[in-house]
Amino acid sequence: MDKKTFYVTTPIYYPSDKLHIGHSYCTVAADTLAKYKRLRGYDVRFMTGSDEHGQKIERIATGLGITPKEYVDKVVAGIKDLWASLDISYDKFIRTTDEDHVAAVQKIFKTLYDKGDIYKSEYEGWYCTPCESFFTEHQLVDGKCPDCGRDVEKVKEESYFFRLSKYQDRLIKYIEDHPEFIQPPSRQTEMISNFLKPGLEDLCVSRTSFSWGIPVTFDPKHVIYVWVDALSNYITALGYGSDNDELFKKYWPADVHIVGKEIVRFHSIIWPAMLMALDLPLPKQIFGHGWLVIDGGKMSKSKGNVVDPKVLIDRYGLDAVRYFLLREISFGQDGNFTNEALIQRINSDLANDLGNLVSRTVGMIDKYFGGQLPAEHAATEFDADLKSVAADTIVKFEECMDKMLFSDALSALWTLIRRTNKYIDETQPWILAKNEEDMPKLAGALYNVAESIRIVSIMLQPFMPKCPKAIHKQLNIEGTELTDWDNIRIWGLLPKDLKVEKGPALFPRIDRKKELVELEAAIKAAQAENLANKAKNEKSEEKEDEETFSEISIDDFAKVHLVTGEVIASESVKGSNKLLKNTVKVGNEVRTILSGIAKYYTPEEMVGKKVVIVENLAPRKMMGEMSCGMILCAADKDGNLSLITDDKQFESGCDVR
RNA sequence: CGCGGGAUAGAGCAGUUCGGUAGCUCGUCGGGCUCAUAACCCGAAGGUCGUUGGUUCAAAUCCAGCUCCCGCAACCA
Repeated sequence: MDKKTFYVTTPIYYPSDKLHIGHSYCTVAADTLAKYKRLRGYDVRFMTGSDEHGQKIERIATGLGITPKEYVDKVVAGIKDLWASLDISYDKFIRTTDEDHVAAVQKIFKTLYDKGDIYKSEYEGWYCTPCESFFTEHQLVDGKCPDCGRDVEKVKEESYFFRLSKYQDRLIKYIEDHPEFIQPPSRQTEMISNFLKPGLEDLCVSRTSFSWGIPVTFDPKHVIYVWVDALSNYITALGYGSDNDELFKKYWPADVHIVGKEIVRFHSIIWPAMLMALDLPLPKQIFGHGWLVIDGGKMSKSKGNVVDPKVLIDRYGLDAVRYFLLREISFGQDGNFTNEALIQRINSDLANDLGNLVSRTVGMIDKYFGGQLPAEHAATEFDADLKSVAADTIVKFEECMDKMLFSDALSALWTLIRRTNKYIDETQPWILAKNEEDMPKLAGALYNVAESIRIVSIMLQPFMPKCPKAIHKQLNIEGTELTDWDNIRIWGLLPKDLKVEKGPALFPRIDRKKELVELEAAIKAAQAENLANKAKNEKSEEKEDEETFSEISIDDFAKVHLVTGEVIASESVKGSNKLLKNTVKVGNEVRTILSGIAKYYTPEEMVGKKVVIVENLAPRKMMGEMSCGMILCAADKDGNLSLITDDKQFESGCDVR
């Protein structure tokens, strides 16, 4: 009997920069789903990869003086390294520079062209000469280049177009007939009302303005633009368009494409239209997950607030990072990423609830029975409820996993963990241990706890690569069929004379306060390093590395209200090694200003200083404190700071002009 | 009127499809226990569910308007 197949994909990531925690989030989710399905007996194909062509890559590489291929090889090695450190179990890592992918894409392009679904026309747009970039009408900002703000000129570029508009009605019908196709449902509304109903335009699928891409075989000055190149990876990776399409026959259509919410559109409109044009079945589901946001805002390189997953894995291990990502945030919705929440999850859920449960259980079997239970067990009045909670948990867990509600699945699992902790309190093994005649009861109770832990550990396997194994080792069932999903519903499979082996703490507790400070520093250091690398790249892209300022009028200057103030108190800010919290007297008013000068001034030095402040700067929250205004400093080229002060020591509150 | 999402206890969220006692985690306070990683277990306080109006016996949930926040607008997970 052939096993049922399950094909799951992540997007293929664009290696123009290091991947951040958001990419890890998506990939960890897909990996967890893949592992779960394998555990449930499916023949799983899990694919991820990288989308390596395009102008941006070409530019970065040129700037660095290497070929695009050399550049992407390096970045891709880093990506694979990251996936290894997160134990991502992909069956295939496709690169759009792979030879077979290139050949297959060329074939697909030609097929569509021969069918008449791709035709040659002109792409009208706006060109910014200094930036060497094309923009559409929509992309322009006030009619100027969105990158540099300079004037653009109207140009026409010869291009191939895909007849996307032709498939509009079929798409709408398909999406309406298949409510499970786009998940979560809110995304479906968005696609229909935002894009399909207003009408689709034909899609430009080739470029002549850069050359780092797959050439159009019958018109080599064109390279195939991202749509056909990148989206078709989901089938070329299975051998579609090659001599051997066995995998394609076996696994297509995909069961689910897991994507970020910002690319749901491409996957639910452009990609299905392409498949329709190729007369291929559509994927069963597009799942658009939410974003990890930081302080309520999007994570982005320009904001400099990206979190490097490596830093977190190094500090807390991959189990904790994977757990946090899938537990903290409802899949499909945006969710906050904060250091506090991460540490709290590790401490309460992993160390206190789970780690401590295993530790106290094994510890008691060790202490009361020298590490091996006697075979004679007696029941307690609390057994039935524990078993019924375990049974309910398995049902709930399966339901949630099938709907990709990872957070809910884990939440259900933790109710069993907490119930098991409670069972220990109810049965009070330390009391039973005092009476010789209670030994069978004691053995029975500890056995039930161990059995519950075994069941928990089975469900944990898709989420955590390491911890379940460590538990199995302590229970002496590593690699046995007792850890199989088939045996999750059968209570009592552990040997009656269970032998345990004490192990190290699964998740050591973290000193929250101390760790917050250190983690913050580590993340900042990684961000600084990234920024420095980025600056290096940009410099090599021949952009000016000195800030330049355009001329302003006196009116512009008048918008900034500068006044003198006197620092009347100053203290360091808890958890920050940069900030000082200053109380500044400005005339009759007193305000709080946080300033990043702790490295250059002690709070004592600050008091009494006459400083210049920006009075009308919008208040801003930093490290949980509101800061109203800004203290001006001179900064030398190494970033050392020196306060701007009032030479004649006037009363505070004077205008500065 | 470009489109979508969000607003629920001090914090972070679930619940809204299909109206029926407002729930979870953390935090706070009180208690229990001592096997364990200062852990675990029990209890309590804390919410007019953003706002105004409507439908209804009954609205966090349905309908209409408004306010604020976030995102998207042709490849940032």
